Amino acid sequence: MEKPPESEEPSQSQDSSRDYETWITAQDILREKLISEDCFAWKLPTTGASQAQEEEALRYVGGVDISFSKDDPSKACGTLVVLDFHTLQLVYQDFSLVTLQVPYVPGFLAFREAPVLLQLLEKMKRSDNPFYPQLLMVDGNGILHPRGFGLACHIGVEANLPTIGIGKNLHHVDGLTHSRVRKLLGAEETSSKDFIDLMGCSGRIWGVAMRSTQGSIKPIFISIGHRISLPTAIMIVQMTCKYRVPEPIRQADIRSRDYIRKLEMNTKVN
DNA sequence: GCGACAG
DNA sequence: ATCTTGTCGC
Repeated sequence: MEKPPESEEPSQSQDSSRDYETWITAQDILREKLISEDCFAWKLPTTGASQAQEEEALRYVGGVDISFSKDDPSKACGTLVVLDFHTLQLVYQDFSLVTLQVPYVPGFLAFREAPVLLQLLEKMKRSDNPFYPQLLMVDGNGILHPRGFGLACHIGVEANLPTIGIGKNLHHVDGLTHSRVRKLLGAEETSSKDFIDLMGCSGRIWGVAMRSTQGSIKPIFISIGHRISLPTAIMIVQMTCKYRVPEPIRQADIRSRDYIRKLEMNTKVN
């Protein structure tokens, strides 16, 4: 007697699954270009005491983030900041207001957020800006992702930049759960290490969970994006952490929020 | 079968 | 992501 309500709109789920497969294919193709080792011309200023090298030192570290309007959730502000690696002072910032049509779907964050952020990078590069980042930190995961290709990888490959993924929450992949991480992290509590490998059920290392500040209970999740190794990524994150979240991400986050908040302030007056 | 799931 | 105040502590 009763008909399943699904029979009313069968095309809806069909279309959705087709979109996802298109996205999966795109991720699979881009992933072939992924480089998981150190591949850059610069070197860390603190590495060794070498002076008269031909190589340049790492100086400009970028950070990207997106904030959203509380009024209209589709209105977003993409933000790119660049900090001096040594002083952690801001040397560049730019914002881009957009209306996002693509929804947020776990595992496909890049298709929603990457376009705006890539555009900000492209604008900087086109104008030969001297502060163009040598390394980019991304608010979102790198290979810590269902198909090993999160937002940080996506941006890294498309912009051909070394990138590091910074997650503030754990994306459950390969059996990695909140309780499992808590267990691993707790085991290291007495140890001197402030981070632990995120080893999934398969044995693969997806990144690390790190308590970036002493006394912080909630860890951040670091995974490589592109053209960088995990040990190097960890080192750089540690060197840029004044607070829980590394400074380039934190500045992008703060300034992005600030920008959209002030904008809504003016829009109310008119 | 149900729930979990970066921002 | 966003909705939200105070509050405990260095």
